[in-house]
Amino acid sequence: MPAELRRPARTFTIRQLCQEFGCTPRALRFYEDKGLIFPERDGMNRVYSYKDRARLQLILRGKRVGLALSEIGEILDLYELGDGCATQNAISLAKFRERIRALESQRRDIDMAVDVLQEACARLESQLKQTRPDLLEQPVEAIRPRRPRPGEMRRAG
Amino acid sequence: MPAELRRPARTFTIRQLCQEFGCTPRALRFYEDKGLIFPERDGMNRVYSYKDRARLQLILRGKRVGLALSEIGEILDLYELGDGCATQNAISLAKFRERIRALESQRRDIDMAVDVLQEACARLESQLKQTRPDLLEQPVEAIRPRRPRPGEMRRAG
DNA sequence: CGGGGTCTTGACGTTCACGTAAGGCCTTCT
DNA sequence: AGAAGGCCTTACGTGAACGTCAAGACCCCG
Repeated sequence: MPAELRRPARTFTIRQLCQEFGCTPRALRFYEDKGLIFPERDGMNRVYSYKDRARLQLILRGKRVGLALSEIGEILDLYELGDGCATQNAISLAKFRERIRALESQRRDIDMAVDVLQEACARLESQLKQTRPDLLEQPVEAIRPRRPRPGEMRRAG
Repeated sequence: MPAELRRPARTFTIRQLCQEFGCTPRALRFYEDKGLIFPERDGMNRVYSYKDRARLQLILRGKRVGLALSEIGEILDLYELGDGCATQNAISLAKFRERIRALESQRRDIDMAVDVLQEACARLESQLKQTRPDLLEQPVEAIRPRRPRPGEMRRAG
């Protein structure tokens, strides 16, 4: 059975995808500009398929782990074309392996960062418990704006 | 007499730190501008201590896991001051907890990204096996030049 | 004493990933 | 009919994190 029949042939508007994934229309159009995604058109309007949705998911996931859009594009291209020029593929393969190593090292960095942050949290907690236990479980906005650090640009808000 | 022998043994020049961590002088000065690091001065020249070096290490590690310099600054401040204003600490605590959750989710993203890449590698491999098996186990530099030598640090980013 | 190398401080330029109008088209609600 | 709302394109703006000169200062060497 063809893949497109196994699923309802559902489509999405740009808003729908944005709401689902928490991004903006501008971002989706930007990804399209960059060739990462290419929805159909109904007249002028973009119409996104499940395939587009899957690509978007990969884009956002890639972004979250620090891949540049151009790198994400390379990965997505692979699933689209599959068989380009062999040298090109060999280069991609080498790049991807490098990427895997980088990601694994990044995971170690994350573990260390979490450790640092958890120790920091422990310090802060024990300190606040002694000085201002009332502030302990407050959400961020309920407390106050922060001080500017030297050299930081001013912002409204 | 070379400059590094005239100085006390436990300090670093800007070059030394840059070489060790694979970053540029401009970056270190930038971090100083932003208040993340504050080396001593020997006349005009910056002199970095072990403490500065440790801070730099945390900065780069934080960058690699996607923290903004401003956020890294907050973490570093905590270890510098320890007990500043209680409100400030409460804000930090809330932010840090948020960050921990984000990092843990990021780790899941990394795992998925690695999976994707590994599947991509498998595809590429099987394809190359049929077309150009000679390119299969080639390291990067055999395909395109310029590889970091073993022991040489790569630049973050 | 000049040359070369390394450091410094500005200040402007760049890349990435969008944000933010401005203005137009099309459909739908009132 | 007219207003509202969603989508479109074009184009300029923005913030982060530096890069890239420019123009000096300092030091050592021959």
